[in-house]
Parts: sequence; C-alpha cells; structure tokens
Amino acid sequence: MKSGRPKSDIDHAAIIRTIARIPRGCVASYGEIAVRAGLPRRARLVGRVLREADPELELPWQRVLRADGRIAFPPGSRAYREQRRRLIDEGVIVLKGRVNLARFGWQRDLDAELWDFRPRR
DNA sequence: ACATTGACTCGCG
DNA sequence: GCGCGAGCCAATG
Repeated sequence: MKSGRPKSDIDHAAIIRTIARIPRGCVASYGEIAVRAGLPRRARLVGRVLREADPELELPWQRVLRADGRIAFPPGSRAYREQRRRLIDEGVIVLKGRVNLARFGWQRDLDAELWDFRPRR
C-alpha cells in the first residue's frame, strides 16, 4: 500500500482547478489563486504547482501574475516574452511587464455588482 | 537532519 | 521606485 503522497495532492488539485477557471482576458495573483483554492498564504505553492504542471492540461498560466500585476519571470526571458504575448493575444494590456489589476483583475464573482460601472474593454 | 531555493507577499525606510 | 527582512513551505541537495 503505498500510502501515498501527502495530502498536498489535494491542495495541488485545488490550485489547478482554480487556475483553470480564470476567465479569458482576466488575470489573478498567485496569492489570490491560493485564497480561492482555500489555501491562504500559500502563494509560493501556487508558483511551484504551476512550474511542475503538465503542459497537457493547457492551463491558462499566463493569467497568473504577482500581487502588483507584474509578470513573475525575469524581464526579457523567454518565459516572460511568451507570457506577455499570450496576454496581449487575449486582449490584456501589458505595459512594462505589468497589468492594471483594477481593470483586468479577476473580480467578477467577488464583486459582480461593480462590473456595471467598470469601464468596459 | 540541516541549508538553500524559489512562477510569492507585505511592511518599512 | 528600490532594497531588506520576515513569513511562507515543499522540493532539493
């Protein structure tokens, strides 16, 4: 019986599911993903899970940014450029490696009402 | 068992 | 804006 892997597999799955739900054209921080997955203060775990995630899952990893809206990878790196490209391709405005969270942050279901007087597009 | 390392975050100066 | 330290914690060496 190989007791298995630690319960962290459960957390891992919760994180994967949460990331998969980020709407197209929106972004969320590592910390926010953690909270939504029921794992407050586990932002680093989100990053780790993302790094090891199977590409087959085709997770929208480009939508996960740092708490201040910046791309986590070193500016100019391959991953940085790809993330920037993917975001722009789905309509997210990226200025100097940063996204305006007030505008593109994933806050629809948390504050659905604010959606009405939020500038569109 | 101990030390280092991160796709992190926050507060402070 | 920038650097630091602290808190975070699983993976790695």
